[in-house]
Amino acid sequence: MSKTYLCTAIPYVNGNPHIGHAMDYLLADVYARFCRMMGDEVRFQVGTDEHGNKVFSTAQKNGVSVDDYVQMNSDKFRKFIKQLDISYTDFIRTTDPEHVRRCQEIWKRLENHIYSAEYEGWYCEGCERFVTAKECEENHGVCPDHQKPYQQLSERNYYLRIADFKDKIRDQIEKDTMQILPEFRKQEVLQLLADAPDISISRPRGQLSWGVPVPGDDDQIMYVWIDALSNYITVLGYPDQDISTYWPAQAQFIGKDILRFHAITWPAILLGLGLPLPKHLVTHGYILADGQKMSKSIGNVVDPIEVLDKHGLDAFRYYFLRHVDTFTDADFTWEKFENAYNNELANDLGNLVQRLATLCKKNGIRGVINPTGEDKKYIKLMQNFEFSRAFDYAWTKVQALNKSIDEQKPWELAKTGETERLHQVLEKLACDLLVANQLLTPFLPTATEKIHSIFTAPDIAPPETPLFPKN
RNA sequence: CGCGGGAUAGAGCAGCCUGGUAGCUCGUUUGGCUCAUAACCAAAAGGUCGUUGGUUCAAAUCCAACUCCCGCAACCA
Repeated sequence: MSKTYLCTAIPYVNGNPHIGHAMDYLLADVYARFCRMMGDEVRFQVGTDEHGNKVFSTAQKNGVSVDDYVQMNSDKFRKFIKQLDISYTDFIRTTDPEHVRRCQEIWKRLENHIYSAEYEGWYCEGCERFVTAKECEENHGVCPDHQKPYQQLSERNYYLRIADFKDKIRDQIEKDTMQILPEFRKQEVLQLLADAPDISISRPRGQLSWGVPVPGDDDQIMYVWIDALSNYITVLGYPDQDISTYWPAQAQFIGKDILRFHAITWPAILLGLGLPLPKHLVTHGYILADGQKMSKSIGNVVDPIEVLDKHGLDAFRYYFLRHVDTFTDADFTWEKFENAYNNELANDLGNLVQRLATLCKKNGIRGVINPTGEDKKYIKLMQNFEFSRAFDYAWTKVQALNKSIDEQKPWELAKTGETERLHQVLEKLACDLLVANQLLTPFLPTATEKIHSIFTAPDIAPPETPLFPKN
C-alpha cells in the first residue's frame, strides 16, 4: 500500500470562506478519495494562515484579543471544510506553537541562503505598508485611503536568495519532476522564473508584530513566506521527525493567484532544506459570477453557504466538480446550478435509482454483490487530475443505464411472465449501476453511499424520499 | 511589436498534431414509452468552424496577414 500526501493552500483568516477556497478543498478531496479507492493510505492537510498585520489590526478594531480572533476565524474554516465533507487528516494553524518553533528551525537551516539588506520604497503611514512604484504612480503619489503623500522610506529586511536555486527549479519544472498543471501555467512559471528576484522574508518588528520572530534577531519578524509555506512540512513534524514516508507530496492544490509562490518560493525553501519538491502542483481557476470576476465592490459575490443550503452538499460538489473545469475559470449562475440539479442529478441519476429500485422491488430482486473491476479510461483521467472530464465520463455510464432500461423493457418481461430473463436483466442493470456508482464515489460521497446500500441490501427498495427531490 | 492561450449551433466545449460527408453535453421543438422524481427513450431544428488571402483534387484542420477576447508580467496568504 503506497502512502500519499496531499496539500491544500491555507487561507488567510482575515475573511470568510469563499468559493475559491472550496475549489482547493474539493479537488484535493476528490483525489484523496480516489487514491483511497485505489488502495493508498492518504494523508491530507488543510489549515489556516493566521499571522500578519491585517489580522492583528482587525482584531484590535473589533476589540477582541488577537488569539480569540484567529481562533474564531480558524473555526469558521474548520466548519466550512466539515460542511464540504472534506476527508482531511491534518488541520494545521500557523499560530500553533509547534509550527512556530519548527519555522524558526527551518529558518536556521536556510541561513546560508539568507542575507540582510535595505529595502527602499514608497510607504504610506496610514496603511503602514509599502506600495509598488506603479501603485504610487497611479495614485499620483498620494494614498487614496488616507489622503497622505507616500514617503520614501527604507528598512532592513532579510532576503532569501532565489538565485541559488533557479537552475534546479527550472530543471525540475521542465522535466516535470515537479509537474505544474495545467500545462499553460507551467509555461507562465518558466517565464516568471527567468527574472525571479530574491524575496524579502522578514519585516522589522515595528512594521509587523504579529508573527514568528526571526531566530537570533529580535528586531525582525518573519514575513509570510517561510511561516505560511512551511506549514506543508511542519504539519508532518519537520524537522523533528523523519517525513520521508509522506514527503514529497503527491500533489498540492492551489488557486492560480498563488501559483508563483508555490512554484518558485516554495521550491527554493525546499531545495535549501535539501528536501524534494512536490510531484504535482494542481492549479485551478476562478469561479466567475455570471461571467464577471466576483468582487465585494461589485457586490456579486456568491456565498458558498447559500449554494450549499439550496440543494445540499452533493449538488454543490456536483456543480463545482463537473460543470467547473478543473483547470480554467468557469461560470456560476443560479440558473445553471438549478439546471444541473434538476435535469442531471435529479432526472438522470436520482430518477434512475428510483425506477430501477422500484423495478427490483416489484420483482423481488435480492441485493446485488458489489462488482469489482477497473476502468482504465477513468483511472487515467483521475491520475492526470482531469476531474471534470472523469466526472463527465462517469456520467455517460449513468445515461447509458437509462437507455438500457428503455431498450430492455423489463416491465414487458414481467407482463409476459418471462421471470428468469427478467431477473437476469434486472440483476445485470443493478450491477452496472453499482459500477457507475463506484466511479462517482469520489465526487458524490453521500449520494453514492446511499445508492450502494440500496442495491446491496437484502431487499432492494427505493429510498423513502427521492435522492434529489425537486420542489 | 513583452510572453502565452483562444475565436466551431442559444450556452459550455471536442475535433486541428497525422487535410477527405462538422461532433459532444446542456438548452429548444416534435414523437414514443409508462418501470420512474410531468421523470426516461428517440428524432428534428440550429453552424458559410473570427476575417481575408495562399497551398491542395480537397482546408475547421497546413501557411501568411488582419480583427477581437482572455491569461501572465515580483511582495497578491
